Amino acid sequence: MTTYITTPIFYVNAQPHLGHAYSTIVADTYARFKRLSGDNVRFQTGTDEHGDKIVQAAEGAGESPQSYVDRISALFRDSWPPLEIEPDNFIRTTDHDHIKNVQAILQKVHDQGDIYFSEYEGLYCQGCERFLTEKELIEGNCPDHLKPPAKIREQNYFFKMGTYQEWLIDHINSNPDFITPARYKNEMLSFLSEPLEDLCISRPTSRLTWGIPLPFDDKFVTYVWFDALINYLTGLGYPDDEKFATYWPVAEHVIAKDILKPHAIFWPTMLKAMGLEPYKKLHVHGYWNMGEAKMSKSLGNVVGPKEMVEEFGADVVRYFLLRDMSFGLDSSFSAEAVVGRQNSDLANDLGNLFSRSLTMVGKFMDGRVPEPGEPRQIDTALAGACTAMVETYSKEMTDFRFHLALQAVWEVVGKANKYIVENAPWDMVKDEEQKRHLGTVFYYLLESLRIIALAVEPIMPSAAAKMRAGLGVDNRGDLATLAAWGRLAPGTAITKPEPLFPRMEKKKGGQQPAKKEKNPAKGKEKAPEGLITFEEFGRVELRVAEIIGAEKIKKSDRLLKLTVRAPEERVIVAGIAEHYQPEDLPGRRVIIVANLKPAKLMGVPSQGMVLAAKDGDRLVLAQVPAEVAVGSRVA
RNA sequence: GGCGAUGUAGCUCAGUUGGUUAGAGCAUACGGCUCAUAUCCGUAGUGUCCGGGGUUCAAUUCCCUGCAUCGCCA
Repeated sequence: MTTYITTPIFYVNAQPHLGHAYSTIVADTYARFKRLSGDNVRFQTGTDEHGDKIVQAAEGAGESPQSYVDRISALFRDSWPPLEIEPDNFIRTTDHDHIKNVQAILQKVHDQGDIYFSEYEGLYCQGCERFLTEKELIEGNCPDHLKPPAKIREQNYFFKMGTYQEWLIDHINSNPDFITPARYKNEMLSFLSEPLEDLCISRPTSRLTWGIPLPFDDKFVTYVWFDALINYLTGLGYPDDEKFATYWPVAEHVIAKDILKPHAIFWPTMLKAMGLEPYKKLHVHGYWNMGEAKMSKSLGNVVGPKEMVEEFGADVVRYFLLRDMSFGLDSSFSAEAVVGRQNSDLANDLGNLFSRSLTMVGKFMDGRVPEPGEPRQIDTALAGACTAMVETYSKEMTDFRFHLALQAVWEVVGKANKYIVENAPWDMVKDEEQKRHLGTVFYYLLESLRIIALAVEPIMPSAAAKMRAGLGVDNRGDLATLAAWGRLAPGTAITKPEPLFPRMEKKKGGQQPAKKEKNPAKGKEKAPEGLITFEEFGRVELRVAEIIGAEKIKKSDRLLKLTVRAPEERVIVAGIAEHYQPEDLPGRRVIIVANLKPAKLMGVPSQGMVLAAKDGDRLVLAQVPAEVAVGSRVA
């Protein structure tokens, strides 16, 4: 069997974050699982480096687009090894081969008549340097520049996507696993129930030069998807390399839900137009929220892969992300949740099981794998559980239900712990009659651990390697062979390693919901009506912020749009327009609620609120002196 | 505005093709063991299964409606 698994190529206008890491860990885990299953596997990731946002970001950073994309692309590439992610190929859309082949494909599709030249009329904002959709406008204005966009005409090239609509609907219906999980398939089918518009695939060089020139018209560059999606082909050396012939028809793409439409609609129709088979499967996952809030730069709650590895280590991060998210749904990330998984699942259940088993083999079995005797019911039950687990595990891994795969493994971990208690080897040793079962007990225990290590390998490569080393086994061979019961050779020397996973303290000052109450009853007490507990108050995060900008919101008498530093920059809409003039506000230090759920007011997203006192008809901002540092907590 | 999804124990979720006591993990309390990373095993709970209405001998499960959250579309 052959497997080609990809992540999206990540857009380099921002640094890598948790979401990128998740997609890539999923793809890596799947690649490792397929390799373990004996497949010929290729795993590709990379970066998307063209377009106007890149030019803007480069300008903002004061460097050329090329040096900017080189720098950020390297950030992505370097994020993966610490997470034990090992792609076979890292593609960049600025690679020469990619550019050359994108042009060849454009030429081909153009030659056969699926690309045409046409005029487009749209709402263009000078400030944003882009077209806006009706939907984005607020009261007819650009939301960022508060000016009406100009209606302008622009000529561009279009891809006749609509030609392939019926074919695509049919393909999705006759291949139920083409888009998974099913909710996303349904979403796309519903989208396809309306006629497809053709896809604009160019930008005039008068507006954008940082892109791949169209081969048939050098006054235009390729726009976004016709450049980006094709990476999945050019990364295989399309059209001539034999890698293409080997890996293309089996391609599986991992994406987050935000780029569902390009992958589920644009990409298959593009492939069809090129005369190629569509990919095999699209695996769509949800978002990681930070606690309650969405992850966003302006909220300053973006977690980078680097910090996560430094704090928890690759194995724990990988385990947590795969175990805690139901693939396809959104999930929430918090340091507390990671520590919880690490302590209970990893340290207590698996780590301690491994540790206690090897210690006893050292103590009671002379540090060698014993010869098993005649198994009793309790022994064969454990072996049966392992075999059943491998089957469930394989199925769930294949279907991208990683949390269920891991759940199945941990059921066996639990059974093994129980097996120890039920046998109580420390008592067996003392009883001549019982003693003869001891070898069987430890053989079955060690075999279970060997099989658990095997299952855990794609998710936690380091921990699995430690377990293998301790058990004195290797992982050469495929899953079906290795998972067979009884491969562990009696007489093999066992060496107890350092603990697999350390226990972590529940951590971190500030946000921490206070450690255990001395009087536990008190913690649960509900506050009398009308009062809140200290803990409830503690959830409100008040901070000092400096107003750095203020403007009126059109059509609103009461609202001002404030830009503040807290210390990160954020926008807060405040109902103080009747009491303060915008020009009087910059420089003032006020108190804001920093962890208020973001909301839209008159179409303007607001991240927090400003405290003010209401004195009759007057409204007075709660201010603090300038010597108080911006960002200070107020309590 | 249209379409759809979700709403179950303190938390994260599973489940019920309608039928006696609605489940798992975590968290909590108590008990047991001592090989182990103060770990493991056992026991104990609590739920208007979002609100309202309907169908039915019987609804958390089906239907309608409302509310909340989220997604897609316009």
